[in-house]
Amino acid sequence: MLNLSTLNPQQRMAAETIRGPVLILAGAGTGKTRVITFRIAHMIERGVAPGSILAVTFTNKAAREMQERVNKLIPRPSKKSRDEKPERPTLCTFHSLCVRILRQHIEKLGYKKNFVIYDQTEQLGAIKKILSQVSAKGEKTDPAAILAMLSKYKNGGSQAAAFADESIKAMAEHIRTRYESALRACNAVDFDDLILLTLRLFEEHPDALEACRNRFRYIMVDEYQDTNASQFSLVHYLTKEHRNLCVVGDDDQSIYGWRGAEISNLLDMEKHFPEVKVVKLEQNYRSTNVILTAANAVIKNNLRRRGKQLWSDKGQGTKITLHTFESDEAEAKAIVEQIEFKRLASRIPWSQQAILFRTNIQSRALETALRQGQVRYHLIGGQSYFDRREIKDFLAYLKLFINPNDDISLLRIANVPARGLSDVTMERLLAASHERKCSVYEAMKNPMVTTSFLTRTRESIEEFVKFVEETRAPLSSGQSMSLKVWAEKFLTETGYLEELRRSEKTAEAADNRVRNLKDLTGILDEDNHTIVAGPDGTHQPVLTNDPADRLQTFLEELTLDSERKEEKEAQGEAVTLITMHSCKGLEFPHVYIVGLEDGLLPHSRSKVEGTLDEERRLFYVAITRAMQTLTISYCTGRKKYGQVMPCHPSGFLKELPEELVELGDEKAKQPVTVNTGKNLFDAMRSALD
DNA sequence: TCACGACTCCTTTTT
DNA sequence: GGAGTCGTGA
Repeated sequence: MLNLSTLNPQQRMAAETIRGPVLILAGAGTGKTRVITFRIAHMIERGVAPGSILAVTFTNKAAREMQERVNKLIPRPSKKSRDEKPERPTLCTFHSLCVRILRQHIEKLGYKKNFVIYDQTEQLGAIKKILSQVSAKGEKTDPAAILAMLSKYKNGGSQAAAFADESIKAMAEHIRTRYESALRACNAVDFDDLILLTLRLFEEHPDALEACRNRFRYIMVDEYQDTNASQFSLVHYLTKEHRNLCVVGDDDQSIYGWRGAEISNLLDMEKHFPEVKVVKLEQNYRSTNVILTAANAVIKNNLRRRGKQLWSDKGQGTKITLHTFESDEAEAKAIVEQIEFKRLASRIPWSQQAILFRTNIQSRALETALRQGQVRYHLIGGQSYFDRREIKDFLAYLKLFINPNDDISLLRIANVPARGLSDVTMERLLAASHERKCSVYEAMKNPMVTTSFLTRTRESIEEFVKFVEETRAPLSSGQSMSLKVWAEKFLTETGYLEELRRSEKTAEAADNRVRNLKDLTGILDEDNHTIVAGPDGTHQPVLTNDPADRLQTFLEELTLDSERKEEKEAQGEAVTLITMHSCKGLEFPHVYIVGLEDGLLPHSRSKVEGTLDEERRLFYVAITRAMQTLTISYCTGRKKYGQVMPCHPSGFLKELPEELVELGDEKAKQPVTVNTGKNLFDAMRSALD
């Protein structure tokens, strides 16, 4: 029996309001997840069919956490009745929800069922390819800028393309159709397409929409301030009729505007749902009042917001410590010393300490210092594992075997290892594929195309085609097989492993790369752990023996949930290194925020783009991660492009109430009087002005 | 056709 | 400081 009396009155109100639109304004650390999970459990207890509940989150991590917590609250369905559909609520991300829907219906939209999902690297690859054909030789356009622009167009945000460079804008528009048809030709979709195609499906095939509406009769959306225009439409399609929509969010924690998130989706909730019931959660269960007061003081400087005051009964707590260093290396070294001091003197383990920074590059100095100090750490996000060359290559091979018409994957590995298919050859094949409006692979198979090549090259092409055919044959044989054995076989036979070893300077580096690959092949045959039901109501949708199916599911999960593997390693005693963006939703007893410098924390680009308030929210998010102590620091010099550049303290520091801050350097050196500290603080403030 | 070395440009945040 | 590109020599 669910005990709702463990919730505070506001939380309880939020959990008990089941029907109609609800807006839960949940400040940082106010027990949001608890409310959502209790609400789901409460609905089920009140007789709502579990299968008709859908909760959408932004990250897979959040979805998993919620899944676990819901599972603890509701009784597991008995295993004995196999025929009976073991219905469970659906908890997943927007993107995985759409993949599930599309997996069933995408053929209606003219795609083949074995579609692949392109991640950012592959999108960039596609854009680079088009750019090289379209633009003149000397001309250089930043593919990343184009991609950002295309994504904005696609998601139709309110200020799509505002502030953008004119030439980029023009180029993006120019390339747009070509990019779309390129993906289409590869039978590939990108992240944005997953949402957009689902929308198109709903528009063009009302029966599919009807089926989803009937299935998901109670919908919750977490981190609603992060939804973009297309996600908003998706939600509205599903809830327009029954209006059982509960959104949870915090306007003060909206930090994804650059990705098209519309904070107005949350701010203007009443406009779309006039009858909405609003519940505010303001009691914080995480931090001391020093931390909360500081956070409140900072965020107060933002204008367009729903007001909110966090408070807690955790007492005042210790003051925030502020340090100044002359370089980023000195900063890193000092932070490591403090971490070790806390561990040895106060028995605070590494796992209770986290270092937060604005940009991923900042992690480098920190990592170096941590390694030197022999402190175990765990770096979250960034571009680590899945951006490694060997991993990308391997995934490209897998994608190609599933779908040989995937040009991007094919071009990536055609000559890796070298097999006589040079760039020139591939360029010509690419051109031929354009002429014939077919994929590169089809062009390679076409004798009309290949006869125009030199005999040697032609043989290389034919050999490659043969290799692809033979390797992918067992996938569609319908017989069960070990994907691990299969993958390791082709990696060895193509000479890929050998090539990988040879291309590294040291044996260690080579072993590392090979080990990375083995890690990945090692989980190819692992059962898929998804416990979430598919849109059709089937439980555990993809536990088949068909190797092609298993491979596709494997790839989908990796593309949509790249953190998953890393998370498994995350456990254990280690300091957390994380960006301010990815720390949202997490908490740590002891937090260090580094690099509070002008140009880094309000990032220099935010001035151009006019997004200072979003930078402030980012700072707010970072502060509110801390439970007990908060240490912040800035440097007067920082290495950029290999040389030290001068830098100045962030303007946000002035927004911290001075009575909550003490200067760290002083404390360490000599017994301070209130006055010396005060003087130093004054000096710092005048330096800021 | 391929491997290696010089040279350039850059660096926000991510499902 | 380093990843990716370009040009050269074998």
